[in-house]
Amino acid sequence: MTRGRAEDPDHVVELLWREGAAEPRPGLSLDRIVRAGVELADAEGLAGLSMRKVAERLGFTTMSLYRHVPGRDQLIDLMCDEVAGETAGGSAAAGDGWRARLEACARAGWELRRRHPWLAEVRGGRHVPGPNIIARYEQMLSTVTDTGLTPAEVIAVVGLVGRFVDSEALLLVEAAETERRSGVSEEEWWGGRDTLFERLYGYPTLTRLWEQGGFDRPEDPFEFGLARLLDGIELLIRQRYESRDETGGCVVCGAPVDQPAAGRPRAYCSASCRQRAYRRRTAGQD
Amino acid sequence: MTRGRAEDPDHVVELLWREGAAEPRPGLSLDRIVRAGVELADAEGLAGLSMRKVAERLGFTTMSLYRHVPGRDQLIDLMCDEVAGETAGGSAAAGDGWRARLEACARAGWELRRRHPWLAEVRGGRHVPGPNIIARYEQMLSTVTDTGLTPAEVIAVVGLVGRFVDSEALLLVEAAETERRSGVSEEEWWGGRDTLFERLYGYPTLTRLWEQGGFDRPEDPFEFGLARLLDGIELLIRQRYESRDETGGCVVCGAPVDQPAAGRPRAYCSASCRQRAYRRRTAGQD
DNA sequence: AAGTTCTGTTTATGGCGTACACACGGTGTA
DNA sequence: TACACCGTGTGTACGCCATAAACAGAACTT
Repeated sequence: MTRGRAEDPDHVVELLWREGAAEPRPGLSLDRIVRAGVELADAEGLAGLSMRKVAERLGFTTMSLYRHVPGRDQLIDLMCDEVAGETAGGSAAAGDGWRARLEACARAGWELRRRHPWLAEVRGGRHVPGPNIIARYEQMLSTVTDTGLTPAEVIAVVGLVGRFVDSEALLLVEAAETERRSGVSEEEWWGGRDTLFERLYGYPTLTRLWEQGGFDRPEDPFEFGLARLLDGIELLIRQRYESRDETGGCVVCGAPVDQPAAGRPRAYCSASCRQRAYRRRTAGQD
Repeated sequence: MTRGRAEDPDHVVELLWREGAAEPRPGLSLDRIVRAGVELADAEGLAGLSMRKVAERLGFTTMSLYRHVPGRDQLIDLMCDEVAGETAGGSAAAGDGWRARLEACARAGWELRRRHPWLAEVRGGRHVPGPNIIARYEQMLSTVTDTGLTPAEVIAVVGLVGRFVDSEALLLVEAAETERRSGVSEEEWWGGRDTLFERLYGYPTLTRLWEQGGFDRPEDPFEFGLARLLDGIELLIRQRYESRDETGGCVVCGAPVDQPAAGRPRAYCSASCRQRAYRRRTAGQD
């Protein structure tokens, strides 16, 4: 079952889709390992996730894990997809506009990261996405496909919002993790940095903001950032909508149009795009 | 010189400000170690930065470093401040509006991270900021203090933009690092993931975007995100500006005003805020 | 019944940060 | 001048990590 070695991403694909899934038997299994990994990371963060500790938690030796999982990185991939399947995703109804739907997706991602903070800590490129992660991505993409944005813009919007959620979650995770390890709260620690604060005078803006209490009653970084981000995206969508008939490109996907439709008010690159525009208009979505 | 042990952040403060700086002598020195660390991280990423390798590069034993630096984490703090001093910061003139100035800061941060990709990889809370980092922060804050935003909003805006830059830089770093280590380019790797792509049919939005070439000609994530972010911030600033006379709070900092200035069109919480508003109007900045 | 495969264990390698005891040279004091 | 001290660099050692390789027993196949 583990013939493909750690080097082989195709093997991870098989594991993610649970191919060759044996019915539950006593002893180790992929699911048990993944679940133990999730529990451990929930409790101790991604840095605390070691093969030793996962094995210990299950009552087996370290190396026994390698019979079911190629390695630590792949275990993390599996854990990500595991927890991505926990809730369906957004909580916005289909009738809502793109903004409500995209915001719901962002909040769903935020919730997920509050349940499993280590998600935001996952680093490194080339993670093989599993079915649950793909489903979430698909859903997020679908929130903004009917907005007049080009395909590349749709992808960019979803990536931007996704990385924003990750970035803000990471902020909290790192604070919490440091607090857990050191036993000293964030405020206590900064409160003790007198020798540092001494040096901050002479920076006029910083001290003025400090004196005005800007650091005492901060904005919620997630709420604040999400609002700004959605506003920025809304502006783009409005621009695309207002200039929808003037551009030379396809009204739907922005791709160049072979024969610029002279006289005709709207230009499509393909029949499928024309169809989509029609459906969009008749569905009456924003 | 290293009496304060690794536990003591005040010691790091002293090191960051180079207190007790001996004149250059042969042998090891804090500066030499920090510079070697920067070179190493530039070449091999933050994961490749080990005390052993830094020492090796300098021709000393590993433990010799600990005579000058409390530990690896603190070395990283020192490295961050070192490179933060490389360029003054933004390249926008003082006469420009907030948007040009904030954008220049963001681009300066982006440039810095392109020169030193490991900056984006630095993780963990409670990093003691050094003089150069504080100077950059001060400058970034000053770009949006004269916009009518509340102090908390100013701080939130700067944090948001800062984390955005980090997040986008991290995206590139991780791709480049994986490519460097594996010897396989991003495109080649994804190109070989046939068994994964097979499973993507059935996700209609995803496949449509794929067929429309959205993944082939992607938006530049940094440029795209920066534009959206600044647009969103601009909207907030406009809102604050338009409602500047209606709110009960201070026009400048938003803090509550003791005696709501009845009849008077503008309310200030303090003389300094009134003064700032005056200067702002006469300076004619946006 | 014999062979093969699947599963878990044992042992070992090489990397990491860093605690601790030590060695050596220069400097200040008796 | 002698001696103690301190700043600086070294050598050894510990405990953690991922994982390669060889092995042992059970289960299933033929």
